[in-house]
Amino acid sequence: MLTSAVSTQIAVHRAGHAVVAPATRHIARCSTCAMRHLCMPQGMSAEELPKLEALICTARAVRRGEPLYCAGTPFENLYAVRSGSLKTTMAHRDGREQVTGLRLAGESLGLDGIRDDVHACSAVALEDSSVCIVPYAALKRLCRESGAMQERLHRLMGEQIVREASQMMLLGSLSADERVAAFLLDVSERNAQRGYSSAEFNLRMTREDMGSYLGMTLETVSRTLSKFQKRGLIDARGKFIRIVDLEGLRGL
Amino acid sequence: MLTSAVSTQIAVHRAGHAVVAPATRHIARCSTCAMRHLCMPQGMSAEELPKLEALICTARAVRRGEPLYCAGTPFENLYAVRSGSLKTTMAHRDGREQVTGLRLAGESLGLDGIRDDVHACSAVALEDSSVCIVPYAALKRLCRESGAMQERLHRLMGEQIVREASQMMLLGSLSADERVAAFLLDVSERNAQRGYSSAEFNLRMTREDMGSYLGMTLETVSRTLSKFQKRGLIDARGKFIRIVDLEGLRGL
DNA sequence: CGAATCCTTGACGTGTCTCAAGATCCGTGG
DNA sequence: CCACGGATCTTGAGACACGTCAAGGATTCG
Repeated sequence: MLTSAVSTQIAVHRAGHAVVAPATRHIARCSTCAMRHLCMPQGMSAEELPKLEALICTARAVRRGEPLYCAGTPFENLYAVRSGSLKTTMAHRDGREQVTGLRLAGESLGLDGIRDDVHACSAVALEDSSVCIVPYAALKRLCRESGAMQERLHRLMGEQIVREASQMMLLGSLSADERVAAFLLDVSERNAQRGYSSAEFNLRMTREDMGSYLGMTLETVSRTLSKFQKRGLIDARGKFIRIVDLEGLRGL
Repeated sequence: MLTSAVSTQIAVHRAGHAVVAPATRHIARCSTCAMRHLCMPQGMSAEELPKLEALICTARAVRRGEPLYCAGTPFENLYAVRSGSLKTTMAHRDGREQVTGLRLAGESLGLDGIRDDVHACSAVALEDSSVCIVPYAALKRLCRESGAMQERLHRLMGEQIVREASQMMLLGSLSADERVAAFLLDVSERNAQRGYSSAEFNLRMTREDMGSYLGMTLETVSRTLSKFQKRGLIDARGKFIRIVDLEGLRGL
C-alpha cells in the first residue's frame, strides 16, 4: 500500500490505495493503477481527467529477461513501471553492454528516445513486471493544453538529468565501497519515497548488473557486500538485502 | 562562420552568418545572434518570430572563472552559449567538486534546474564568454502555443539525457586511454557540428578539470596526452590540441 | 528435482593513484 | 613591453585498490 509519502519522482495522491492493480489482465485499462498519477498533477481540472485516462492507461506485461524496448528501435511511448523492476542498458560500438539505470515500481521509463525518436537505451525486465504505456505524441498534445501537465513532464525529464549527473559523480570520484554504499542508500530512499520499506528490499539485479551499473566487476561487488556484512552494516542473502546500520553506510 | 552543417544539439539555419555577435555591448539584444535558433525551429510561423525575439535574446557576459549560476540558487533561465565555453560542476556532500559537463559555443545550459527550480549544478566560465538568456517561464508558455517550440525544448532535454548516459558509459567501462580518446573525439565532433575545425581546437579546461570530468587524476590525463603525442595521434601544446590521426584515436 | 545461472572467496597481476620535484605557461602589475 | 609569481603541466618512483583468473558452493527456475 502507498503511504502518504509523496514521491519526488512521480508525485502520488495522498490517499492510500493499492499500488499494483490486480494482475489478472495483462493488457488492461488501469484506472485503478497508481501510475496514472504520472499524468495527474494536483492542479489538473476535473474535465481533463477523462482525456488523460483515455490516453495513457494501457498496461503491458513484460517477462523477466524480456525487453520492453530496444536501443535503435523507434520511440513512440513513455512508460511507468506499475509493478516489478527493469534495468536500462546501452551498448558500446564494440557490443559491450553497460547498465545505465534501474527503474522500480512507480518510476518512469523511455525518455532516452525523445532526442531523435529512436531509443538510445534498451529496457529489460529484471523480474516479471507490468508497465503503463503513455503514447508520447498524445502526451505532447496534452502538455500544450495543460500547463500542469507540461510542468509534470518537464520535471520528469529534469529529474532524469539530475539523477544521471549524480551517477556520473558516483562513477567519477567514489571508491568501490562508497559506490556500493551510495547505491544501496539510493535504492533504500527510492523505496521509502514510494511507501515501501527503506530497510529491506529485494534487489533483482545480479551482481554483474550491479557491477556494470557501478563501474566495477561482479567480484568486487560481491566482496564489498561481504565486507559490509562482516562490519554489521547490512544483512545480505543473495538478492535480498536488509540495511542494518543506515548511518554507518552513510558515513562511508 | 557557420557552415551548412546542422548541429544535433541546437539545429542551425542553413544560411551562413556570424556565430558571434559583435562583443561590444555586453548586455544586448542579439537579433544577430545565431543562438536565437535555440528557439527558432524551422516549422515556426512568421508571426511567432517576434514573440520569440522579445523573449529570449538578452545576452550576458561571464568572465573567466566566474559562475554563470551556482548550485543551490533559484533556477529562472536557460542559457545558450554565444561565445566562449563553460564547465558545469556538482559537489558531493563533503564538498568535493566534480566536473559534470563542458559547454561550447552553440550549446545550451541550465536544464539541471528544471527538476525543482533550484540549480543542481554550477556553471563556470572557462574563458571570457557570452551567453543568451532564455527565461524559462516565458519559454514554457511559448512551448504551449507552438508545437515546434515544444519539440525543440524536448529534444534539447532528450539530448542531455542521452549525452549524460554516454558519459556514464565512458566512466563505467573505459580505460584511461579510451576515456581521453573518447573525450577528444567528442569535442572534435561537436566543433565540426558547429562549423569549426574538428582537427584542432583550444581546450580551455585544465588537466585537472579534464581529469575530474573523465574520472581520473590530472597526472594520468597528462601522461595519456603525452603518450598519444609520442604515438603520433595528436599534437598537444598546453591547451591547444591538434588531432593528427583521427582513425588511430578511434581505434583505441 | 536437476541443470544452468549466479554467487563467493582466494591468489596474483596491473592500471591508476599518490607523492614529489622541476619546468612551463600565463595573467598581473610595474 | 617586460618581469614577476602563482597556477598549471610534466615526469618519475613507489604503493595500492581493483581487475583477472580460477574453483567450488549456493540459488533459482523451468
